[in-house]
Amino acid sequence: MNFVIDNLVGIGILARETGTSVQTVRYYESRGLLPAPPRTEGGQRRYGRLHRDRLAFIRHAREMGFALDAIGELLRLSKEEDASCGPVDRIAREQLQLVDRRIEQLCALRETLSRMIDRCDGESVTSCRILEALGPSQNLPASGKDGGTGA
Amino acid sequence: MNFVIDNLVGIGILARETGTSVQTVRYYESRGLLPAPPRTEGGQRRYGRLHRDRLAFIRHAREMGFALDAIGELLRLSKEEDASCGPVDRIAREQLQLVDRRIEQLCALRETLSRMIDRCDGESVTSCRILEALGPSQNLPASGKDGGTGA
DNA sequence: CCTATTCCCTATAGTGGTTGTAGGTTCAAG
DNA sequence: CTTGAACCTACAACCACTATAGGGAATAGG
Repeated sequence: MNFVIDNLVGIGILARETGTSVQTVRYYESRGLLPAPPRTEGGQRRYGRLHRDRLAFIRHAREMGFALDAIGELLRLSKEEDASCGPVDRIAREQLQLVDRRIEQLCALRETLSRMIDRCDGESVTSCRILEALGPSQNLPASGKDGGTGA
Repeated sequence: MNFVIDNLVGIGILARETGTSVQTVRYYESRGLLPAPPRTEGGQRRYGRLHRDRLAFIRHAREMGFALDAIGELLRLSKEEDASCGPVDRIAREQLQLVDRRIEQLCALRETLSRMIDRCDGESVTSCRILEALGPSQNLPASGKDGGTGA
């Protein structure tokens, strides 16, 4: 009864509206990112506009690749009324650097992978350039002495 | 005694030689990627050249971003003597596609993030463009019918 | 009021690829 | 024989979820 005056919704609707799964909403709550909402007498969560806004913020930030801890920090900072947004800026720039590094790594990797594939003629595994490229033969010393007793 | 005739090494040396951690070597064994090596009488693992080669293969493949399951598949395929390397090629191409998709996503993300940051003037959180961009205000439906009772 | 359906609850385990820990045993050098 | 490093197993933690089991709550229709 108490909550009908506000247009409160259940967790399923909230989740659908924000492109989240129900479990994830509860997970955010357990992580302290979303405040615990009021409950019905039966114990079910009821959410209002503020919760929706906050969850939407979290989802947007996740789409930007921010870690949950960073998002928590952003939310905290956004509530300090007179604070400068310097720290916010710093977190965002760190995230950008992270993304830049990952892109660079992936691009290098893509190059290597693509070259590997180009050289493969599709014949047999014994002559496969892909397996060859992955194999350890590149930087072995001399392999003359092999005691075959092994295994 | 049995293993001294071969130039077998302990797990620590193997790990160091291949740029792996000791735990990770054991983890690969538990995942079935590395065969269980012979042991000393005291129960310690002793590795030979074949193990080193195989582990080096795994590490190279991991550097290429292949998942452990895919690596297992590659290893399996590489042992089928007369097989064509078509499946190997397929796995590598799938990996390339995966990498391409990730690069694309990250680049798009980078754009958004970078634009966000550029617009931030470093003043106060109340006017911060970053927080604004992450906020939910962008795609609210019509806000005319909003029970404004909300806390 | 009863029932059926849908939603929701908690608690727990699993994902991928490691890393870290605790509490003990074995090895190699001196 | 003693020391210290390396090694052993088994288990928990990381991140951000996802999935499952075994129930209870809300709601629409009869």
